[in-house]
Amino acid sequence: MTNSIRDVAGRAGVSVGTVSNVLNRPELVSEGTRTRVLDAIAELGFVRNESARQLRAGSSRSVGLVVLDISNPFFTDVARGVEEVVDAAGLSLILCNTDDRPAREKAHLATLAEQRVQGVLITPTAELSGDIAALRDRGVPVVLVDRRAPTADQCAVSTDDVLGGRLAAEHLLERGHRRIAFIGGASGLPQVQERHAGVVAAVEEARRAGMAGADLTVLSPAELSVAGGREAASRVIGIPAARRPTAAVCANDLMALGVLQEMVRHGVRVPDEFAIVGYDDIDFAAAAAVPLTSVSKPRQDLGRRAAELLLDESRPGHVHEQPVFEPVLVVRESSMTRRDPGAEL
Amino acid sequence: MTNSIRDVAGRAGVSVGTVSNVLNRPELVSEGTRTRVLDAIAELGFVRNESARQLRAGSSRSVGLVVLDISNPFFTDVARGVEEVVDAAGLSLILCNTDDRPAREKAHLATLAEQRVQGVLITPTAELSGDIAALRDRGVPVVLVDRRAPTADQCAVSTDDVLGGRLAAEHLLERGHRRIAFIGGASGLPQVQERHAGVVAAVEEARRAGMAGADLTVLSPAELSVAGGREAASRVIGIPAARRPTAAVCANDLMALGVLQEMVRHGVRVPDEFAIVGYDDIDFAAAAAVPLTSVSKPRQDLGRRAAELLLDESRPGHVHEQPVFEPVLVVRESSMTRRDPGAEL
DNA sequence: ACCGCGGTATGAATCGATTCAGACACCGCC
DNA sequence: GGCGGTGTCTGAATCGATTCATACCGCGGT
Repeated sequence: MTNSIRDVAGRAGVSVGTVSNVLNRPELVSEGTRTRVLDAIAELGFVRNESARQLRAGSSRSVGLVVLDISNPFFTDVARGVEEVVDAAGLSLILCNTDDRPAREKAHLATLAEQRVQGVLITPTAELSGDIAALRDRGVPVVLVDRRAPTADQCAVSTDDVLGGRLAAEHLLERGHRRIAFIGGASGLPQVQERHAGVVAAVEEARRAGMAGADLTVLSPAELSVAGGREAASRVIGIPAARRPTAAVCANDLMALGVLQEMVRHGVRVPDEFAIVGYDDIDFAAAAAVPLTSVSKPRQDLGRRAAELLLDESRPGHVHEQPVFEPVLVVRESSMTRRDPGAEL
Repeated sequence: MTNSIRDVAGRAGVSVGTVSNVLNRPELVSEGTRTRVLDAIAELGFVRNESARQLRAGSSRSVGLVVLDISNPFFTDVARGVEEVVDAAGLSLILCNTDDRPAREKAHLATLAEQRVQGVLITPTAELSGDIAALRDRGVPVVLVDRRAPTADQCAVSTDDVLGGRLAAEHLLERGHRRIAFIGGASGLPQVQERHAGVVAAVEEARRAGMAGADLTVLSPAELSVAGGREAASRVIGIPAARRPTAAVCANDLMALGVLQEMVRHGVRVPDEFAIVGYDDIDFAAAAAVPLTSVSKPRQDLGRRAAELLLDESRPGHVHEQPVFEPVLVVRESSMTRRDPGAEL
């Protein structure tokens, strides 16, 4: 059933070394023996045992990708970018999901270490654990994804989330909104904190520039999900009209969709009565029936670049890089308020 | 850097066998030596080499899940179900994406075979390749996911897609629609063909029962994606009003969302002027601003059940099962046409 | 004194692919 | 004839964890 290289050698009448050569450096083997060996392999249905290869070689042919939320299309898009590069390098990808739970992250990292992966791409959970440092100490290349590097001695691929938050808020201010909500506030994730900081900065600058009434409300739903968005929206609706925000910047598109859904459910017209800006620009943002204005980042490129850096880590003259991508605001209908929102409420 | 069990043994002053026992059957080792060994492990930062373990044990601690489209939330939901069961069994999951391309499927199956995975869960590409049969011949358990088994000698977890298609079509017929479109027609995927068959059956029965004008238009976009849905919708819009369908059953929710988006973009009101029923009931269906009526299937349960069957395959008295889940129509706004649709166009 | 026995610990053999020093054949050339 | 070179193939050593037959210790029973 499970044939070894030895069985193949026997059948082809050659030594095990020759079979190995046929598998790995066929140019060293003469045409005749090569076809004899390949025939034997086909006849026996031989499949190389990767564990044995790995044991000898010392490292595997795979890399790990650890994400926060496999249900968020942002991460599957990143994964596609990673996969493209990893595939091209002849490696395979082990995709792990943590749901932002440190215990799961720890378990996954332990497994990946046992598997002797060539490297790990990770969007860490809110609290940056020591496990990642431990991995790096063991000599396993690690590249942070969608997360700024705390120190310069490692690679990280991120986007300028402060800028992203700022772009979103400035857009809403320009369109006449004064009372703005930021939805997703209390998350421990630095990405969210930076988006928040960008929004705060934009609002404060507007105020300093003399814009009257510019004001920010921060809402912190339990989850950064569609359900979380709904929860936050219903809280917004509960605020007395005079103080109620007329627009929201959401920390991701999932929440933005939840907000949109809840607003529509309560008969609040989007964008006329309430404008929404999302973050990530997942495909579903454009596909929403009120297409969502969103802060766009090159999701696949992020994954690709991260994977490239990871592969480069094991090359001799590697220098650590921390590329930061620039987000772009994609304006769609959800923020195209047609009248002065201030006058309306 | 990379410590072996031998280094640990040296440091703790015991034999390699004892270290192995501490790792795998700690109850056989006396308290004193056990803590000595554990201390040595901690001090050296020892991490077990999984390849060596596997080589000796003959099989790995992981299973593969091969899906058609990682971007489709349906599959990530299935994956969550699988992961739950697989995690609980102390195994890890290798997630592979084929994009319905046989070549990629082949490559992934080859890798999984080389890794000696304990089993494979797979939603095969349209053309059922011989690679799966070859895997099973090698003794690797394989369970089909969201796909009926061609023969009774294997496990498969599916839903009754003929029923699903029928439920969707009957619902639209009951609400007064006569000219119905099925979007996603020419796919080679049996799932889609069955949904189609269900729709056809419902329409024909209606006609036989004397319902005048019941009629089906089949549209076959290039992809079963949001873009495919948009493409199909714009073709629907191009049909002269007198013959144009007033409602559509889509082969999955991604396409339904695309249809919805395109209709809204052209000023066609949903559901008043055009009703839409999706399939799969992904979370984004409910979150769409016009919440989508959809044929719901227990996505996580599907994954869970499939994983359970896979694990059971390697147990002695295993009998193959082909559970078929019943889909349920979840009615939301996208099909709640308020007036007689026939009168309108 | 000897036996038997449970509780512990040992270490050589094993899994299968890779690697590399060395064997062998054959060729051309001095 | 002898020598270096090239092309091809061999087979033992190796990677690290697991396993199992074996040995050892101490102790109660006879």
